[in-house]
Amino acid sequence: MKMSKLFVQTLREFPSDAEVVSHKFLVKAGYIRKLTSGVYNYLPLMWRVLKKVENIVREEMDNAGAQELLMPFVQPKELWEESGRWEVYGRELMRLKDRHDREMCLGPTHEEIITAIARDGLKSYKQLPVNLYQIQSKFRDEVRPRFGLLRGREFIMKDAYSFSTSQEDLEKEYDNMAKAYKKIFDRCGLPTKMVQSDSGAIGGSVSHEFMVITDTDAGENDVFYCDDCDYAANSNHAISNLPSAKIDGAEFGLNEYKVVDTPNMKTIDEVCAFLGVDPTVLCKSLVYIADKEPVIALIRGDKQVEETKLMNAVGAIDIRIATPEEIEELMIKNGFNAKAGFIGPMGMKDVKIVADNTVKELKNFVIGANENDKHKVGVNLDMLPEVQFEDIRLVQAGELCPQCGKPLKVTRGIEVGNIFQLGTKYSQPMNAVYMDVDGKAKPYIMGCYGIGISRTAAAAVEAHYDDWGIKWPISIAPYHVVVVPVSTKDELQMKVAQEAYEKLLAAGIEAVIDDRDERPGVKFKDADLIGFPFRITVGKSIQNGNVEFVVRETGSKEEMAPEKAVEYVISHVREALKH
RNA sequence: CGGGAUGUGGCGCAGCUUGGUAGCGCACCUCGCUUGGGACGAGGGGGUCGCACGUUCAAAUCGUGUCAUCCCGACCA
Repeated sequence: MKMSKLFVQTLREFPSDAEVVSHKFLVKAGYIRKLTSGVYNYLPLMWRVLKKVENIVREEMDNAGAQELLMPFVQPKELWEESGRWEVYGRELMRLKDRHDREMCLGPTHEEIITAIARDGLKSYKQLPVNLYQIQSKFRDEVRPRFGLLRGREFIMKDAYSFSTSQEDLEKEYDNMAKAYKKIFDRCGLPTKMVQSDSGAIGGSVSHEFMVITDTDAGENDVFYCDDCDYAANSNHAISNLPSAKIDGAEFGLNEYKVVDTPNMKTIDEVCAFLGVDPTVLCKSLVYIADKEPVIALIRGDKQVEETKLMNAVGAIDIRIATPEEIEELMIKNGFNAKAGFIGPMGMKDVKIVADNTVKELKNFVIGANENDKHKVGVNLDMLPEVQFEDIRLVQAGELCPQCGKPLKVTRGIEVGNIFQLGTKYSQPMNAVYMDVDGKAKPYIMGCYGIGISRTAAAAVEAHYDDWGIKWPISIAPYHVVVVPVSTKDELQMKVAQEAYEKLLAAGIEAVIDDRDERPGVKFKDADLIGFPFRITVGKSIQNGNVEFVVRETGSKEEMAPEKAVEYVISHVREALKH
């Protein structure tokens, strides 16, 4: 490809609306252009990258025994009503009507469609197991699209769905997919962690996410992991053992139940300082609104509530912290009249109470008195109304690994893929069944497996860049090498550059020759920004028979004969593309 | 959906307070000069100032409304 003809417009400055590095560089280097919020044009360079990611995914999925198909982007309401998700999916589902006023939606995911396909085509246990996948644009009307390609509304996704006759077979396929995913991300040059996670709106029981760990703040998930064993989990699912702590109020002299004055002490810190106790003997009461119903969450004073866990504990699909007004309203409903900061569980009858397991251990603890400027001390569990014990605690770094007991660490991660064991969540309500050996109709045991293609490409930028631009891994770079004649007016330079370029092409290397009549600085800046893994510069030293061979990743520069530079590129690229 | 901000050629911005008919840098076109890290000079093209209504002799500028975009919080590949 001639640089003069390549459809790319590099910018001198970052776009003003970009925050994270992948967004900034992909726009500045001319890979993408925003069309509207969360929707991007993939320009030729980007499309080459995306096709490479797709092809890696396709090869590994095919190797793993899955079969590719393509489902429609527009889907009818009826199927979504069968699964029950038309009602629960929410505003993220982009709904529209056709000319006959029939309701449709843009596909945010394809469980409904694939399940309908399966029940038409997979009638017998003899046909199972099967894994079907597609690579396609998805649309989710995100409340807040951001971070460029990392959280678009329209994005490219690989989604796979497996159909099995037993949990054992499902688990086998689940492991098979986990292995394929590892290979895929390795081939894309992305170090990932496979972490346990909540299964969220898609549903099901077991699920894992593949996280790219980067030092940029583009990661939207906290991942807790252990250096000493393989434990790793999303914060919405992580568990830990706690180091020992003072959890008996008697250690602070609170061995007797009484109501004490705590004037204006509303926060945990204020109360602890005033009473002279550690927060570990407090029992915090937090009020949440779960699907419009108030819920009181109890947790030890030094710990935080993990909202996803709480949401799952009460079986809600939406949860938020209550406002002070809502809290006071709840107290009035239960016969109390106090400010929000003094709410406590004692005497609460007309509300659901979920207590974290940390509360189970507490003795002679402190709670709000449901009375202004007062707390109760020396409280024990038998004095509280009936509560539901659950793990609703947000893990903190330094707590102990549930597998090996070593301290856990935390890091940010970008979720590029996930795998779910769905079970019969879709096959059951949609009556998607096969005939088993015993002649009985049974619902498929399903799994689903997603990879964000466009997100993976953006995550690669987050993981590989420097001040000057992108440093693509060779496997997904739009081109492998750029040949730069310093002066296009110099006949010798042009001749050598042209020859090198043609040899590279002949060897199957994806090469660009920068034939623009620009000053060298411009060409070098563009080369670094766009992120060609290799550069061959043909300049003055060609008079001594040398060109410069530059490796983008390391920045190393070396003078050598043109033939040798060409050989280097060919061998490096071939080596990198082996798998 | 709550909170904050911004809309002026392709990109980045100034002008708005104090209304007078739009400007700068980059990019683009032409010519000259230059060629190892975003040169320089001369000339040129491109914007009904997000949109609508209003105030006014006159609106990018003032008022009202509306739309869009971005940032901070709850969802997700």
